[in-house]
Amino acid sequence: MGRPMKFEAEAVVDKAVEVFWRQGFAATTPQNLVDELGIGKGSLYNTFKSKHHLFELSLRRYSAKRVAALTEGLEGPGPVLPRLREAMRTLAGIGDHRFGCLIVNSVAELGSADEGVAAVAKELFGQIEDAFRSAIERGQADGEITSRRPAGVSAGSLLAAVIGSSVLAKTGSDPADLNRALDAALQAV
Amino acid sequence: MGRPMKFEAEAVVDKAVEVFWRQGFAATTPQNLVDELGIGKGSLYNTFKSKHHLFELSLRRYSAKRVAALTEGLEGPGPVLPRLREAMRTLAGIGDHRFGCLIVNSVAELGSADEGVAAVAKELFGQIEDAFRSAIERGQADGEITSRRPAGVSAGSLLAAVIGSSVLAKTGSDPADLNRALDAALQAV
DNA sequence: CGACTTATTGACTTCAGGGTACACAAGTCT
DNA sequence: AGACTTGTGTACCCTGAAGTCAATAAGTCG
Repeated sequence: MGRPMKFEAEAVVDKAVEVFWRQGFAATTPQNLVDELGIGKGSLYNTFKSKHHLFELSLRRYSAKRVAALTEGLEGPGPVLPRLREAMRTLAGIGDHRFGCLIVNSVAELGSADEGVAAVAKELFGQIEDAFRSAIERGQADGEITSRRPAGVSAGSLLAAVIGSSVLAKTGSDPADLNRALDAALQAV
Repeated sequence: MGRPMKFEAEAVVDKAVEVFWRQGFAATTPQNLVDELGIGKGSLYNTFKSKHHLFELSLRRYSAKRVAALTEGLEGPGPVLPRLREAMRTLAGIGDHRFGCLIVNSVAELGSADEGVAAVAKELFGQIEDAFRSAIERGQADGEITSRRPAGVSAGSLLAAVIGSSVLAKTGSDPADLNRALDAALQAV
């Protein structure tokens, strides 16, 4: 009982993801959040405890969505290399908004000081790597991908390439160059 | 004429590099700088105009040092692949302090909002890529490296791998894994 | 309906970040 | 030496970030 909430917490977190993604953690003020989430400051702190806690929720939600989209994009029948290629481009966010990857940004901004952020980042990166690895293994089983290199090593290499490209995308690198770099990493698999 | 400065600006910027590297831009307060640089606030602002300006100076100084070390490490006679390998490990900062690369951190923290930071980052990345490319070209001329792939593409791919590894190093990834990922990128050249 | 519980609002508080001002120190020039 | 120029140190200022709180709204239960 008690008064019901006027908003859906999940939807608000989704909006918070946008804000943090665009501005980073430190540069986002409570007032920014109030304005963009459309809820009052009291509700904000009542529901989410602190700016930092909302930030962690945002990171987790972002991660969950990305992983879901990734695994969905990788599974399915047929050749796996085109799927990998497409997934990498999506993850690197090459054509997009130029905000890079929220997790990469966050780990770079706070990673060495904020244990929670580092943990979320490590988890997401691990999940991406796992998804890459199992896709590569399927490709190897089908004979589409050679087995000269262990799938785990290739997966780590692809992960690094994606993260690097995501950072480069923020500096305004030519998307065509980035795509070539990703393809180069993929060809080596 | 007038009173001479008590400190060397360059040495102070060197210390500022350390601080920003450790803490990032937003998390570094003027008081932090006063404490760690060993100069008063008046001198700080008199000499460096603003925190942001000192930050840019720090980025440029960091970049210059890194590029100098990189080109020095890559040139010289003999096989180029071991040099590239070593240079990549150094750039990624794998064993080190876990602060990653200052420029990567900065572009991730401020890149989409701060034009100056993005410019320094683009410049540094371009210089690293150039150094990689000319090293690869030398290797190709000597027959040490195949020419099946253009040197420019390989260089871009190595750059992305280095940046990605630098980010992963901040999350506490196993250095051995990162080295394997870098080697994988290098083998593809 | 009335008691009770929980959410919302937005004014208010606090405190630190980023910077300025000004008195003083340490030089140079003639 | 004295005027002048430029650094130094520090007390101070102001804005805005982060968060709290009391009054009020909106429900549920009996």
